[in-house]
Amino acid sequence: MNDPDWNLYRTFLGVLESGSLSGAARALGLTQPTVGRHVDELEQALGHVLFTRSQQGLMPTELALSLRPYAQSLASTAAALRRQATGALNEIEGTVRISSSDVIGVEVLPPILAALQSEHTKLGIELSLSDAVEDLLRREADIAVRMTQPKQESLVVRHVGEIELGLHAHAGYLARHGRPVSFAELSTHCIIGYDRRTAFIRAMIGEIRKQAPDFPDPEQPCWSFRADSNLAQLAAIRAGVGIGFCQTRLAARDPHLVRLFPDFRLTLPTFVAMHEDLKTTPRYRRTFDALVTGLQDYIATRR
Amino acid sequence: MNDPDWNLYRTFLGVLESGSLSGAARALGLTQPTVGRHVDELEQALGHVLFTRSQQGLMPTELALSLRPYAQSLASTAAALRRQATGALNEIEGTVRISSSDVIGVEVLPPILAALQSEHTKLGIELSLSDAVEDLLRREADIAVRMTQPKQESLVVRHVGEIELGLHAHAGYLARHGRPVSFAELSTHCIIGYDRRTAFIRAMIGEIRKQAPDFPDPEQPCWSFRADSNLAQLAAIRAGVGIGFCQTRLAARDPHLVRLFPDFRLTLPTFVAMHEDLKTTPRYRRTFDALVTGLQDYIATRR
DNA sequence: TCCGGATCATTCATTTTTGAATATCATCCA
DNA sequence: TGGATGATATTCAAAAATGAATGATCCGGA
Repeated sequence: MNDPDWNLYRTFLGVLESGSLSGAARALGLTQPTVGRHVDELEQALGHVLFTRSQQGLMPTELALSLRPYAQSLASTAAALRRQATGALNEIEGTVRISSSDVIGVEVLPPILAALQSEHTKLGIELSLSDAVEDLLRREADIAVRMTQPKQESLVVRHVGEIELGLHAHAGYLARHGRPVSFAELSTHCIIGYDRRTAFIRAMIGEIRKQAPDFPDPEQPCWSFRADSNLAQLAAIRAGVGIGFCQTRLAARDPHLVRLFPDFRLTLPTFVAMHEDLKTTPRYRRTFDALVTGLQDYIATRR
Repeated sequence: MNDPDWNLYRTFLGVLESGSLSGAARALGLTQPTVGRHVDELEQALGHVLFTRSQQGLMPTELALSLRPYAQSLASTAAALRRQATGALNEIEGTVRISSSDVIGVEVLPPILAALQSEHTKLGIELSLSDAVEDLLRREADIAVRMTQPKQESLVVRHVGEIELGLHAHAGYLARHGRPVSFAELSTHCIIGYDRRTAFIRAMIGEIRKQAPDFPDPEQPCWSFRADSNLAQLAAIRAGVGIGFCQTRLAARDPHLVRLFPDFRLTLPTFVAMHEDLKTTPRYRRTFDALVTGLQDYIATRR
């Protein structure tokens, strides 16, 4: 039993992601008969049915679904290889892929990266917004900005400081609804919070209750605007939907945002991490350093 | 610029590993012209030279070497995918790849795995002897037996106990050289030890000096037989080369091995770990459980 | 009910990829 | 020095993969 053609894995992943032969063909720049043949061939090679065919698309079997993470890993590694192969090895050129949380990626990194790119015009940046800690090991990104300390041995990790979060609201919202002076009063306000309860969120809520025992319970109806994305929460605060947490440095940039209970704060430790392998290659090294100093500047900025 | 054919990566890796087009062709079941064309094609697609051709083989460029880990990751992921695809998903059949240290793999696991396989005749086992902690994330193995606690979030880890190491020698050796009764006396004996100094070894030597301050310094000439492989050390002890550390449970199996300084011991915490993704698939689950109970039995066995 | 739009399957000519054979060069050893 | 060996490069016919075209089927909306 020979190793099947590695391309079969690529088209397999395409079919899995698009849900149909024709869709995968469009996405991969092939034709539908070719994609169909690839699937047949892979099924033959593996000795199992991967999809149940129907005229409105293909239904992946349980086995096919279980193979998906492997195929994705192949795809991201192949992409990482190509990134590494772009540009000369010892120059600061080619592409670097960065993963960060959404707010940091949208609000904080662009100026840092813009400065870096204006210095190194041949440097390409890919920015992927995600919080998955495993990204770096799966080579889905070269460098990651994270709020939890990565613990893998093979990573270079740098702690850049603590990002401060505080309760904020738009001045217009406060004009309409009044400014709360006690945490208990918050129960008459609209609080912007999380949709799902992850371990991280639960820990954060615990921290809140420690500092502010009167803080309204997340079950109460005043937590009325919920979004998983911190970015959506930030937009909601800016739009005057209600009161929510956001980074104090970010809020300080917007003259209409008012900080409530200035002594009440949460802090997020912030790290920049990359694969150890990459530290000898100038473009990764330079980008890593730029992120570290850029984030340190961001954190250290006083109003 | 399109994604190059993923097969090119496979032949690229083959060329890197064999050092020549013809060698890679033999290894991959292709012909030399095909391999050569694949390399050309990949170079064209990446826009860089990967090998400097010569008539006695190919010299990889620095860039090619830097791409090697990516290509290896592709290969091991492809292999893991195929492993996952062998056998029916919900039966205990197909292949499971286990990584363990050499001594455990050679001396302890075989009976455990043999019992497992006699119960599940369609289950295939691959055993890879290696200590690299990252194996599981790179999918080079499905399950690992390790002496340090893996800390990755996405792993299922089980502590199975502490393996005890003690100083041992063959009865014949002691008959020839006498039996030492104090640690200081060891300096007139042949001590079997490590070749290189890793962080782990240094920690172990520190632990030794704590319990036995008189223990000869590794720099002294009495540490005369050195091997990186614990297996080679064990073989040396069994062959009567000198005095060395080995697992007390293993030594107890051989009536000719004598334990010296029975109160003097080192312990190695032992863990079984696997990817979280795999725990719902019966064959991995079953193998994991068999390893856990098998190792617990091994550790708990009294002479 | 019928038709447009989507799917997968099949066929066949075309393109691409492959391998066998061969040429050429370097190295090692008697 | 000459010959065996092992390497890459080149050539050309055979084999394999591909895509365009077509057919068949299902779904949903007018």
